[in-house]
Amino acid sequence: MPLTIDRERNPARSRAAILDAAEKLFAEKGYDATSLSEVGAAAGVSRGTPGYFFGSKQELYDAVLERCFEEVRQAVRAGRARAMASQQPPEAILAGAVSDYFDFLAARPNFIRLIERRALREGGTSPVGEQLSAGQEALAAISAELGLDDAPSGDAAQLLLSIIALCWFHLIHAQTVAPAVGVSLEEPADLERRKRHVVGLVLYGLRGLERPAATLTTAPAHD
Amino acid sequence: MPLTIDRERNPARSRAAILDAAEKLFAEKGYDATSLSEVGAAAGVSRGTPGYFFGSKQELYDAVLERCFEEVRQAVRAGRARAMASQQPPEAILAGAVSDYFDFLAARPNFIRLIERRALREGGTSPVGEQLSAGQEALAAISAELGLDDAPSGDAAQLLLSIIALCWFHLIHAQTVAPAVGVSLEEPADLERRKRHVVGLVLYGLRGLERPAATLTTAPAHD
DNA sequence: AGTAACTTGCTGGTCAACAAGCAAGTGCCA
DNA sequence: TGGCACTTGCTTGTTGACCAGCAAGTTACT
Repeated sequence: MPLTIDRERNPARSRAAILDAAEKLFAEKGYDATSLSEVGAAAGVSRGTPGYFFGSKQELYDAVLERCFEEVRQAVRAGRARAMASQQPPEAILAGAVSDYFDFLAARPNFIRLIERRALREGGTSPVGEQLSAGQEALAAISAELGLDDAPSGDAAQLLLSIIALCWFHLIHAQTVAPAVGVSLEEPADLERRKRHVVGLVLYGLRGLERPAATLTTAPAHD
Repeated sequence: MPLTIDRERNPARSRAAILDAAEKLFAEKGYDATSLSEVGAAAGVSRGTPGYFFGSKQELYDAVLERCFEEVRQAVRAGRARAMASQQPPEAILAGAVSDYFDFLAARPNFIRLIERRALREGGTSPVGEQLSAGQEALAAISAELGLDDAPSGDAAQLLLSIIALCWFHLIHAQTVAPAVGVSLEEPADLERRKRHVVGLVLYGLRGLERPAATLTTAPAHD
């Protein structure tokens, strides 16, 4: 193993460093505002190295996204296995899953911002492969565990989308919408409080889905 | 009135046209990817006119945002007045308000994308004045109408944030997350179905808030 | 009324800055 | 010697800011 200090040639290391730096910069500043020079500098390589390894800026971006989605799919798979192995009642499993997902997203600001930016960059792009399989796995898990309708746009899918929305939105808008409506998210205790609210909302919503004959006095909107 | 066709000088008209074009382009493509030349072309004026009226690109962007927030505040005010005038029970009022807000956002793709992009552009920016007053008005309305705790980060604020999240998220991720979890939002009927789900979820959640002693078997997360 | 002085709305040329991509290097190791 | 892992120089294109200029009013003054 001939290596002097740290400045040896190590393509795998360089590649990973570039990927890490690009993920951070793309997430924080967006695609257009990030230059390959910046990525190189943040990765500790020269201006041209990102291009050398990934061909073009667009391909680097794609590689960053792919790696992110793969991580999510792994997490969904692990969470599902754990939920199926546990012997708790469905409600408790759902509560645990929502709580875990809430924490999972909160711990990955880069990921959220990347996906969010991607959704904004021309909404006409369909979900990428990894994203789709992660979603399908989560849908299968939730419908099987809770005995809900797993048809397209059915109860399980709607509930899953709501869970994602509730665990997601406040992370993007923590500095804007949340304080505007009087929700603070600065301290860990604030986040915990938000989490309890979200879990509670989902559980009560689930009860509503299980008893669909309940009297919901949905007044027709005036339009 | 010496004017031949339509090419007369009209600063108010030019200003508004530039603002309209900039709103559309900033919402669709983002700040960086939009050039002042494009804005000028879309507004039917020359390349230099946006800069002439607004000084700099950043100031044009600020002006666009300010106009948007003002519109929202007007809408919140009107909705609140209508809700207070109606003589329906609180649950029906809430259902109507959520339904209206759902439709309000769905009808304003520019607005949503602008706010979303703003939240991503350096999360360190606090809510702008108009945004804050709109949020405070909505909070006051919801806590008064439903008799909920209106303290900072209290029940009313949490519920309001959840309502916004639920009415908002699917519009940003209609092409990505939603199809990945099996929710279609292509047809108006799909949107209607989503709306019913959201309204139902909020109403059941409200019942949970009103009976806080309910047995919520929130299993502690395994971490 | 007429005209000269001035302001305002708007245009298009120019320029410095910077980015992406390519190609020609440079040094290291097998 | 050859190929791999980079770096550096350069080209080309784009963008925002600035500026000079012009034409359509508008005001002031005779």
